[in-house]
Amino acid sequence: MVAIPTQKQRVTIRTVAEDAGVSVAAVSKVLRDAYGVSDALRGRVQASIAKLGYRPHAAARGMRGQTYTLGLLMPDLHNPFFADILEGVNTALQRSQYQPLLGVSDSAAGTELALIDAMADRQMDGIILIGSRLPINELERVASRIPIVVIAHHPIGEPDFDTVNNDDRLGATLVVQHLVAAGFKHVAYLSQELGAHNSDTMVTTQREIGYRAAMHEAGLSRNIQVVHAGQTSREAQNAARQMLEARHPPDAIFCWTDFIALEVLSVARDMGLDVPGDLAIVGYDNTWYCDLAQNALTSIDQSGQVLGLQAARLLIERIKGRTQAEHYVVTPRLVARRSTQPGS
Amino acid sequence: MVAIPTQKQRVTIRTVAEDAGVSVAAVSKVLRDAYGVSDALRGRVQASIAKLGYRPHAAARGMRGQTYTLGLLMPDLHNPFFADILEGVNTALQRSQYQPLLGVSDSAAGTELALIDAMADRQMDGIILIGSRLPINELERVASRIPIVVIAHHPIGEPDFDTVNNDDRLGATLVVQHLVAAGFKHVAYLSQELGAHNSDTMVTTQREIGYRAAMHEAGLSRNIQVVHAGQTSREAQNAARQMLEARHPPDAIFCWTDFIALEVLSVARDMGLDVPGDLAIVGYDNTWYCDLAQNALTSIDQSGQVLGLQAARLLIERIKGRTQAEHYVVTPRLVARRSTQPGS
DNA sequence: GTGAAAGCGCTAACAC
DNA sequence: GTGTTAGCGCTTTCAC
Repeated sequence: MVAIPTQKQRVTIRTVAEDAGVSVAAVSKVLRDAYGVSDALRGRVQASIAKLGYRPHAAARGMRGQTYTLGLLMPDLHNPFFADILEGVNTALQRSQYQPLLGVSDSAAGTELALIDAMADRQMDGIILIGSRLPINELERVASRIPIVVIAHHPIGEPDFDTVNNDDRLGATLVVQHLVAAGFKHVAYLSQELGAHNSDTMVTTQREIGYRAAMHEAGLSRNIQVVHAGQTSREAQNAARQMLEARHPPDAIFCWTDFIALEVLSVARDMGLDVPGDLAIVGYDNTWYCDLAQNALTSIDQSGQVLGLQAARLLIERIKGRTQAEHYVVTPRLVARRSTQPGS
Repeated sequence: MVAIPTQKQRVTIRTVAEDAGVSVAAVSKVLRDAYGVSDALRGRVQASIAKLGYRPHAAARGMRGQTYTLGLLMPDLHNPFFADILEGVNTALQRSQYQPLLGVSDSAAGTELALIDAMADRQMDGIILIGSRLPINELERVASRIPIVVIAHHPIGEPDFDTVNNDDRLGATLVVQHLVAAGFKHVAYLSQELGAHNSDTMVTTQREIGYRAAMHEAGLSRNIQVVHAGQTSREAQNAARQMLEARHPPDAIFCWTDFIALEVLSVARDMGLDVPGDLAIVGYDNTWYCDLAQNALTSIDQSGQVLGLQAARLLIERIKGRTQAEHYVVTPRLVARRSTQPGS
């Protein structure tokens, strides 16, 4: 056979080993910062790696050890709150070998499971689940296969995985207290449509608990009104319209997330209502558009960046071997804007 | 050695082969719909796969053939336009074996290259690049390593990769024509800050070309004003404020993307300007919040879903072997709302 | 139409 | 401290 001028050969761990005059095992150890390599050897290997532009082949790594890839599962891409979380994750992973890769489930439990499987098939070292719709036993099952950290899903009992949350009950309490202090009495809570698996693990349920307790505390138990609506524009707007056209409409609506609040604001505009004169509106997540003058939406800041950062930190700890579950909780804070402040 | 009750063994292609009473090669062929398997054998294998709940190990596949994973690279997660594109991609991949995995570059060319490398290391079969900041020669280099399709990056010359775009010049033309017809004469264009690699490949540049031509066409050459601003809230608002506080402010601002338009709207509100009485505002992408009553933003719909769908289709064709470049172009359409219609 | 077997690039025992 | 080597689960010739 004549030697055909072969197209550039892939640089493998073997190429590096030859170039540095060491064994493949030595190179592998350097790559993983494993125990038992001299500084001299490490130096030579690193020089060769740089010289040859070697990059580890993730699939090959995945066959034996880690892929240094973390899955990040989001419910959707329309809510900018998830962008904040991603920023936090990126910050945490900055100077590590880990690379996050995103999947989007479209808020469907079926798709979510399929994506988890897909990520497990692809040998992700761990997964961060954001706002999961899965029931707790399903999550336990997943956790037994692959390390997971769950954001925005409250631990009930002692689940076998880490969780990262803001204190949703407190968040809701802050909202009610703020509204009551501003003189509003008929505060309604516009929550998410309940799936088959409604439970206390859901952030919206926690917020409802906080809302009810705070209303009670304020002596407004009789004014408690909770409405559940879907995520689409139409569903949210219909729900808002129905509430506002009722015989005794609320004078304030607390929405479980900002973009629902924007839909409510839109309906209020359409109906010729003055915000906050006729109706106060509060959101949750304090996403960027709350600040726009046309929205000026009071909202609860739960610091998505911190949530993401902590989740990434916990996940890596898990991957490195921790088995004891940890539960991190952020304290939310209310950011007041014109939508609840008649004066401004 | 005593047989320890071993923990559940992974179901591999070998397990399936044994169960079905065939060879591993046969199973592999069934998995990939490869040529040369009888229907009977295929049936038996598929039954065993279902029975055992076998799932192919992506890393192992990646070592020899495909991983059936497509990378989707986005500039950021704040602009909901990218969510539309993802929906289109998902639709196209619905009933295929391919799974999309997302990366977010934060609009930085450096991060973008790093992510492309990361995806290549992870043996993605191909990558869809959305709104890439990379110069064309860099893209060519990437394309020679791995199949790519580029969304929102115009082909100049005959690049060696597929592109999917809307007709940005036409989109800008539609905007100017619409505004002129409504009586606006001082139409300014608020564009993106130019990076080091400004070029005709960028969608904002194409829109600028269309804008200039249309203004000229309308006999308004003297009123042409182009401003470049960064993506942050502060930068966008500062730029808008400067434009509007000038001696001869524009009576209409065409923004290169919706969320910049929302910032301009916010500034207008703050300054006490009436929209559209004192100032008309137009965005691009027709994202969901254009419809909200508080925004009512006229925008250009470039149909992100179609862009995503076509990109996925083209990428799979590429992966399957096509080498001739294709360039798909969507015709944009203007969606008029209150922000440009004094009457309504 | 079907199966045996080589080998993809890496990690981790284990030997030296 | 360093090197040798056996596989990980799959795809893909190449015999049969």
